[in-house]
Amino acid sequence: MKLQRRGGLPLYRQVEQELRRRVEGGELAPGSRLPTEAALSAELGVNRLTVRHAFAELARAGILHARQGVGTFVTEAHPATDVTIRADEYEIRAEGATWEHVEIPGLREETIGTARDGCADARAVLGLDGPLRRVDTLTSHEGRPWLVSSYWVGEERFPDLPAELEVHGSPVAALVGQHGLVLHHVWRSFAAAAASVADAALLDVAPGSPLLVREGLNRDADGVPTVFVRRRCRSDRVRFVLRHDGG
Amino acid sequence: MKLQRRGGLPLYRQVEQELRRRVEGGELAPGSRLPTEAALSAELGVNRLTVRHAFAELARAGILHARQGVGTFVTEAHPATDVTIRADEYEIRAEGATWEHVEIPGLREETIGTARDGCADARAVLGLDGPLRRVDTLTSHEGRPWLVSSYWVGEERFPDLPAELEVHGSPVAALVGQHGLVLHHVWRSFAAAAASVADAALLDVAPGSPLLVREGLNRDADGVPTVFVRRRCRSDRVRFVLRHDGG
DNA sequence: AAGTGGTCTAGACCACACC
DNA sequence: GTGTGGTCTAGACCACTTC
Repeated sequence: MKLQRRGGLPLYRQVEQELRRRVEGGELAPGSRLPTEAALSAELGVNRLTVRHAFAELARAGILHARQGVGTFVTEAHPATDVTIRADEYEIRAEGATWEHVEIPGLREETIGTARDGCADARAVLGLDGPLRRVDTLTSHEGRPWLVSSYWVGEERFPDLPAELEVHGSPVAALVGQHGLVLHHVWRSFAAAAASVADAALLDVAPGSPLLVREGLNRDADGVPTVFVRRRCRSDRVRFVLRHDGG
Repeated sequence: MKLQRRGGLPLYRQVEQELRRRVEGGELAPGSRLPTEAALSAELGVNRLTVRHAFAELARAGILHARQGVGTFVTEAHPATDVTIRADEYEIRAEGATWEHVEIPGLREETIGTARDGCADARAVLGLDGPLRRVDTLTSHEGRPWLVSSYWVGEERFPDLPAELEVHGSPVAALVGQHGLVLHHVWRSFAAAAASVADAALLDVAPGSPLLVREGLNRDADGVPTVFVRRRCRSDRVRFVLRHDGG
């Protein structure tokens, strides 16, 4: 088959459509390897860069994923796990397999770094002038990365947090376990953003892939803003659901 | 300045960093036009395609936007409008400037098309075997596109919906106004996805840009699933906030 | 060593906006 | 017409995985 630019549709869009057709039609099964870029380039009669352009679009759409030195594969579409959220106020727990009040066996959050950091957004919502500490974590389910989180807390209030992370693993566990804090949600927000290079590497997606961004502010029992968190989530693996059926 | 590939960082990443630096440092002001691709290519000593690669990444990140025949501009970052949502059940209203119970003057939803459509997701959540009707709308605020929505309803239950859209403008307004329906939320979900070519054109973003996807199922007063909606939202213009402070 | 995807170049032509 | 971004090509070399 030779593609050519007839009307308005660019060649790389035609390649994209052709590949979507093959995937949806079952010609390319989930998990299978696609023809190499050079092979498709020859087959379709277009330049290899044109094929790559189409591949990149499909990778961002979550349909393909490339592995350097190995090949390009059709992504196997496992349905995302629903995480149910509730608006009625409740205490935040830090038990291992529980998240947003859902029991999810195999879920694990690990600290991947911490630093003094003066993010303006965090400073504003926490209402703090002093130094802030940021803790970054990676949450995975059965070894598959689900989301990365950044937590900000006032450093003057929790000066020993870095050491406590060694014991408790995650920052919320440290705050709850070490300091006996009772945390509540003040608000949670939902947005979307392109994956940074760093987040993309942690989450095993292409840089620029769409991520769900879930921010939140937590207060302690006295109503003092205590933790600001920004999560970047792989939307193909975890989905947030707000239920209204009283469940 | 001549960029060259020293260590591991690809040239287009270096160009990206350099431009981020100029934007964050105020050297390139919001709304201003960047140097042309050819000019930057010459200045940095790299190929024009390498500059384009960097531009594309920054466009997806929402930092730049290109206008064919005109130039590439630094995006002016207006803070997104917060749309507060509540989990406690309530009636869905279809008044002009109200959305998710927030009064937003200048907000307008217009129908852009309708078709018979058998989306499997919609059929599953609505629990219908018969034909479905899809209605697509564009919601804008003061002329700026905020989000596109697709609504699915059972065609057998609402056979005259296309004609009613002419009168009421939007599908929810038609269902509430013409049929006197009382709609309630069953659930709402949040995810992220890359913009399709069609959505990108409607929302005036680059194809592949990250969008917030807000799905929802609505029931009537008898508890019968009635409307399934999938919204694709520009996250730089509208943000969903779940408040827990009793507001 | 061989084969894959990742990066980069030079050059060309096209589509579009503006003058 | 001029200048901008959008598309496409041919060719080269690099980085990585696998054999």
